[in-house]
Amino acid sequence: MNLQETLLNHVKQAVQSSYGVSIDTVEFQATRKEFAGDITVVIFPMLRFVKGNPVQIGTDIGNYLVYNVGEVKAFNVVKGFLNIEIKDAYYIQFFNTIYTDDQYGFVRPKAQDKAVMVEYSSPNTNKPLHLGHIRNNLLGYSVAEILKASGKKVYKTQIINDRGIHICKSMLAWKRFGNGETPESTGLKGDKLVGNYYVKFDQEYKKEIEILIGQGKTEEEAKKQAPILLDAQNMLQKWEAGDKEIVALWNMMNHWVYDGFDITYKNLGVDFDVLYYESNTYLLGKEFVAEGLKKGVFEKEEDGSVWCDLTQDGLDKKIVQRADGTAVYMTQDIGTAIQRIKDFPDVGGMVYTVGNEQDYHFKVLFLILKKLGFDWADNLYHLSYGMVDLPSGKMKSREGTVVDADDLIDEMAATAGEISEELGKLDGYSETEKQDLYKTIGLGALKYFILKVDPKKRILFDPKESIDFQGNTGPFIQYTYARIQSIIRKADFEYNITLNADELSLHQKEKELIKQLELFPEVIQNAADTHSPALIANYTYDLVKEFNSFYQNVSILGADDLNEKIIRVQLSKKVALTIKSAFGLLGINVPERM
RNA sequence: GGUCGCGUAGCUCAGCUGGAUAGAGCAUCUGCCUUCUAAGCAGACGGUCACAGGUUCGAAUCCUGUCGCGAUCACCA
Repeated sequence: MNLQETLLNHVKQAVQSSYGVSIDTVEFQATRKEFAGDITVVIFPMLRFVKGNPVQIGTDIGNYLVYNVGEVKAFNVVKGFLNIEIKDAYYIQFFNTIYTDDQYGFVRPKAQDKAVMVEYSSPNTNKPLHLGHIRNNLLGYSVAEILKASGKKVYKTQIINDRGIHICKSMLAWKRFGNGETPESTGLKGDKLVGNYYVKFDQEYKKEIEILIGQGKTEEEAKKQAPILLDAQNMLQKWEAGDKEIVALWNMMNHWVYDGFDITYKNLGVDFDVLYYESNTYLLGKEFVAEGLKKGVFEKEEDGSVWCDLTQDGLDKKIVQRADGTAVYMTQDIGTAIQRIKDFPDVGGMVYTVGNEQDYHFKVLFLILKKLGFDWADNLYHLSYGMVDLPSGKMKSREGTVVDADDLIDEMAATAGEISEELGKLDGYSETEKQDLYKTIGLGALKYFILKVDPKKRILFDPKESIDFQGNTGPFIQYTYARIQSIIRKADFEYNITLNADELSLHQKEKELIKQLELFPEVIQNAADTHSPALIANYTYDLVKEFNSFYQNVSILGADDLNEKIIRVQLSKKVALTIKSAFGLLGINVPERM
């Protein structure tokens, strides 16, 4: 039983014995720093059941606790708040139990529990990844890791949108203007090369529209009749018909893109357990459209198109199959979801990391899957996140106003390098070690910058204002970790000794640190429940602020008393391990020096 | 227009399952490196929690309305 549960029981007993009333909940909160005490009981909610003066009630409960609970040292009552002071012995004993647990805060998955599949990234294969994809990847990866830490079995996956008109546009432009260019011949990353032709297509398309408008067409007509667009549509039809030449080109160019993506994923430090390709799954949904028709979930219009009527649920009618029998986005998402459960029968739920522009789509998708009768449809979650916008507005690949993922990662590392060079603390590091470190710090700054923000809020990114390396940032936290490593390297005495609670008393800063460490497990659970890496980021920042205050205000290796030295080194080490664990959940590495 | 989300210090964000005087960082200003890494610490300055009602002993937090910003309402994905 943890301390709060013990207190809860005794507060209930206190109220029972003093007032003869039974209450079922007690509101606890951490005592504010300006008051003496560690844990506070809020008396006000009890006034509904217990008649009397809150100060008197608080005093009665406080007296009862001091007398009956060994951990309680003293109390004071301010207005309706009962502030309870806990004995150092409790915190020392608690710290002893977590000190040697290097999985502290993490819960191991239970064999009988269902797994969760987390989908993220899922790019189109016609252009390179940009800052928006970075947010998606970081969120998805982090939520997957957090779910694992909270005790779930997790599969990471993505659906690769490898077919459709978008890739045909790049293919057509490459065929027409590419002169046989390849990643090898140009030295370009494959995704960059293909992306260039996507832009090229758009430029040509716009030129043709201008010409048609000059010939007297309306803009709308011109957009539909531009020859290059008709050619792209024709190419898509040939692809769907299995035209050998087109399919070969499609294969070649997609693989250029995959090779490019792999490099970006590796640099970002994200990974996947299983991949799904739209070209493999887009037909699967149709089977279930037929099944839905049989069950009466869907209905067929006269023209042959199939719809799901969701007006009873407060939504619209939604198309699930075109009149010509081809699949739409919704169709393939139905098929993909079902395929995943077939492939991984232990999966009981899924998380879709997709931008909030698709909120409606997922609402509909989940509802349709439920109507089709899948029990796991109740465990689907759309991890909806806000867009990353520039001061000029939305990022547009075709207009070249995107912050390229690879470029940004490189720039962050370069900035980290400049700062490190200036500070000059890396004597003895080889050039490779330095480059690795710069990458760790640069990525740390970038990842923390994005993940510390509540996922559902949109992020405004100004390329002209560089991401900070001071204050509430990744490097600040990494720096604290590196400092602790330095202390541990210098601690040339045996400190892995379990101290008895009566062998020392705690400095206020030490107690605050233990209290902060105590929160870690519930922060993980909370972050998992709410799918929010931001909670982990903010917790880590609070822990680190607390540690830096401790570090700057007390001497660790210079403590007078040996027991003091031991507990301080142990605390430092535990804080470092917790930073490492927490940052691991965010996909951020920590350095030994910086 | 309907639906959904957001609005907290000059800027970027916490706090939102209702609790004490609304917290951090950046920026501006003061101090602190002969002592464990100053990417740090200690402090100052900075608020109509968009606005108006309501519920409550108590509202940044819950409810309603208004305003502002964004997204979405395709036989696109």
